[in-house]
Amino acid sequence: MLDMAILGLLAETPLHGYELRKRVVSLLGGFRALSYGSLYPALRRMREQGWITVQEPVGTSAALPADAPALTGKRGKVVYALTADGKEHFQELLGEAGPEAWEDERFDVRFAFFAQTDAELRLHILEGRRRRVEQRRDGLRAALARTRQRVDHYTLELQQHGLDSVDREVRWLSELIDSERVGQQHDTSRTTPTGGHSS
Amino acid sequence: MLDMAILGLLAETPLHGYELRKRVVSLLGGFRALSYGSLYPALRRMREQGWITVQEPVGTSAALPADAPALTGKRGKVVYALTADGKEHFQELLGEAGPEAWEDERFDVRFAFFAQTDAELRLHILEGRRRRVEQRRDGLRAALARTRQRVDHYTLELQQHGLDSVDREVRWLSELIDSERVGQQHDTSRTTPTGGHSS
DNA sequence: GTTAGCATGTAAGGAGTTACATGATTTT
DNA sequence: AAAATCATGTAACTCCTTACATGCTAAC
Repeated sequence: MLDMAILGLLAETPLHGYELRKRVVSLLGGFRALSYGSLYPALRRMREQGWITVQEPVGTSAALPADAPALTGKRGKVVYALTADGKEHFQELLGEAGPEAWEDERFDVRFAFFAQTDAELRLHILEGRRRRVEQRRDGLRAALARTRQRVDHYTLELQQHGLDSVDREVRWLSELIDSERVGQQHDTSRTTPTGGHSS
Repeated sequence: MLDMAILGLLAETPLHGYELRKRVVSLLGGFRALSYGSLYPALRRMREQGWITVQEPVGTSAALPADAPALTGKRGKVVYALTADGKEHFQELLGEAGPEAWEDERFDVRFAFFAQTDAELRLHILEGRRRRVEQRRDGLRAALARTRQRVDHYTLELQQHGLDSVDREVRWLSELIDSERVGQQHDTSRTTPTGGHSS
């Protein structure tokens, strides 16, 4: 999840950790908070894997050996950039078609990078996501039908609001799927429709 | 989170683990899945804390010492019930007024047991939750105003859908707050309005 | 009589958080 | 020159999941 967000953002432009964190949060609409305690270890791990590199830290003139962290002395901004391996790995992640792609935690991140995703795969993921949400909707409907009258006002209100939310999400996904299909009709190739859908 | 859900459900009626799990999931509308690997250790911990007890396991006739788990021999359903300490602890949890109460993970559970919550506290939590969601909405609006035109179709669509969702939640909360205030007008005492709000 | 679903649990590990520790830069 | 905010990182911990291991019970 976090890996994909980081790689995707660094694919646009190199960034330092602090800025990267703000962009990850903003990318997902502020729903997940993301602390430094999870960001920095992730960056370290990805550096060790060779997916990202550290560019010349601003504020230190000495050339750093790759794994000597600037523990003492003047620290500057540590700017991270994608390596060739990192780009490749990001493309691999974008190409994964497994059913995890439409689970709650992953879908938003995948969707955020849809512009770089194959058109056919986009449709596949949107349809999988819709099935997933429809399934939840049906479960919720059944639960409501079962418990209606037997539970208190607040439980009912909570379940009803939940049902309304998933209903809305299904409609949203259906609209997206329709507009994807229209996009594919007169364009059988797998490039992105860069056009500017107004409203 | 889990503790409150378990205590609240066991406060209604004793249950065995398997059934308890289904009810926790249903209570929250199936948004969180809850695995046995988190349920059973929680039950064990709560038993050690003295909040719950194990009722006569069906299928074993021998009287069990309190901490001898039926590791061998025939296992029956292990039915858990709230102790006096457990009831007290649940009441304590219900009475907590901290700002964690309106964070995402906790709010739903708290809300599910609103019928047992003090009316004043209900209002307090609903208002806190609304402030929290409004704050997110404003952040999202600002992000949208900032990035509009600069980001791709899909990112925009994701942020717009997120904004619509938080907008809906704010309206929902506002309606609940209004109806709570109406309920309090002609009832200054802090008991629950057991009446049947129709529609 | 075998499959499906009910039922209970443990061990290992994933994915994050909070709290801490430190220092640089910008604003007031 | 003090305060705010930018910036980087670690250690300990929380809360949950997956995978495993086991056995009972109803239905086909």
